[in-house]
Amino acid sequence: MSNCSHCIMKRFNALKTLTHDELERFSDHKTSLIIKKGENIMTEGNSINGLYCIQDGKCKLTKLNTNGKEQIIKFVKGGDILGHRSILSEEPVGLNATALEDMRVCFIPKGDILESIKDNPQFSLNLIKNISLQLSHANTAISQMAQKPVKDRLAETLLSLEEIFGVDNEDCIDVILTREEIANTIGTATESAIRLLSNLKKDGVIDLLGKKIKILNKNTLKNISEGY
Amino acid sequence: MSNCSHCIMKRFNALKTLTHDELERFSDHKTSLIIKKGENIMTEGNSINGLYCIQDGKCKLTKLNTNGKEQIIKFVKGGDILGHRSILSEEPVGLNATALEDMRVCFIPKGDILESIKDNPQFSLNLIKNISLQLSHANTAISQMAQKPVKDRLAETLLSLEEIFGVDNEDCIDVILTREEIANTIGTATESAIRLLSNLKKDGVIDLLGKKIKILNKNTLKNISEGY
DNA sequence: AAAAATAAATGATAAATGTCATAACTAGGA
DNA sequence: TCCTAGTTATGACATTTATCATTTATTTTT
Repeated sequence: MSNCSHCIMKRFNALKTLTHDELERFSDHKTSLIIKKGENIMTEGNSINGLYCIQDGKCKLTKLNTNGKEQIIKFVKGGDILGHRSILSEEPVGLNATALEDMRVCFIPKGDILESIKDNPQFSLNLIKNISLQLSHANTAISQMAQKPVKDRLAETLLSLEEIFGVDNEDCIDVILTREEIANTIGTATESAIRLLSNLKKDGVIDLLGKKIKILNKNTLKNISEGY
Repeated sequence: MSNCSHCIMKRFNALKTLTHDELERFSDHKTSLIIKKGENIMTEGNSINGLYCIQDGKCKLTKLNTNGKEQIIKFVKGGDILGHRSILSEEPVGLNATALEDMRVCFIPKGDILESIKDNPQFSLNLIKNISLQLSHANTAISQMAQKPVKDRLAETLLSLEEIFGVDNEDCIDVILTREEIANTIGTATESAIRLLSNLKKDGVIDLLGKKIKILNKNTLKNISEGY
């Protein structure tokens, strides 16, 4: 099995301040998992007894509303960690993490994490910063959901998806989402999302190649996202 | 000047795990402030070099959108603390905190807070839990803003305002908000908020006594908030 | 107390968005 | 390969929500 102290992921995520010894301890206790597309890594309301470190693959973090609709709160990819909020706050998981494609994930037991939190204040601070940043993003999202029309939110979301996932060798945003998932991200009906995507294509701002989306004019998209 | 170790606030908020000595240190360095209605305790984008402990009074936390609209993210009252997210994440303040009435506030310098974070892991954990809880609420808010109609959000907000501020001796929600502020909380136009409040009154679900709002039928309101 | 400014209320209308129906397309399994 | 189920696309229409105009009420200032 691979060794945490050699894992390139440790350079990218909140684990980067861990010492060699700490990483060795993680290695000894970690388990590697394959999560198939559509499966859940974590499920809303469940307890969790460790932290997930995403090696490879993409997933969506969602919340089921009282009206039965799914809201996508955040996208997560290789290098990100999951479950630390729940461990630190000692509360059940707040969101579903569902794989958008097959994923490789490491699970590190809670005990080892808490040990490092106690020993390594810098690690602890990194986790706090991570959660604080998420809170800051969430507040921005509340404001945008509440105040901006659907078209603006779609533009914003497309830019943000390219920011998060980058582009493939054909300059398309490097993630495959259904139209329904896009709608559940911006908070609108699937048909509305489809219609607005078609309009953006007609206006030459984006191109649609099946499920792949290519941004043709980033500036225009940015203007739309700000209401112009 | 009052002494932190005798302050009843210490029993309610995230400071409750501080030792007598720590509270004495806070006392020595703290400053007490009076914030008049309409003034800001903190301002979006500014740096902050301490933590505010609300003694008395209410304030709103807001965010200015790119389209110039104000979004109310959260309400804060006596016993709550402000500014800890910014201190911990070493980032500028993310929200404006504006007094809804005259307030009494204590300011505790950053140095003393960081000292306690280093010495007192339980205090540190309490702050993390506080931020985690805020994140959890924020995610719920995103989902509701994105998926629920204005009427449902208004019902939800009224219930939540009563939850936060309680009721006065006439059973009215114990906070004075303008219709515009209510609209900025649920994310709608002022006229829409007014209209929906009038409808709720006509249906006997609430009563409107000037700016004071009295909830007459909590169950109905709860049903509305869930889309029934 | 009167005047001025601000806030609340309401109607009329326009614009945005959701819902339903249906057709065209796509992808995965028999 | 064909077939089926799911997805995407589009039109027609209903509903929700925003905007503008105006009146009434309330608060603040003089």
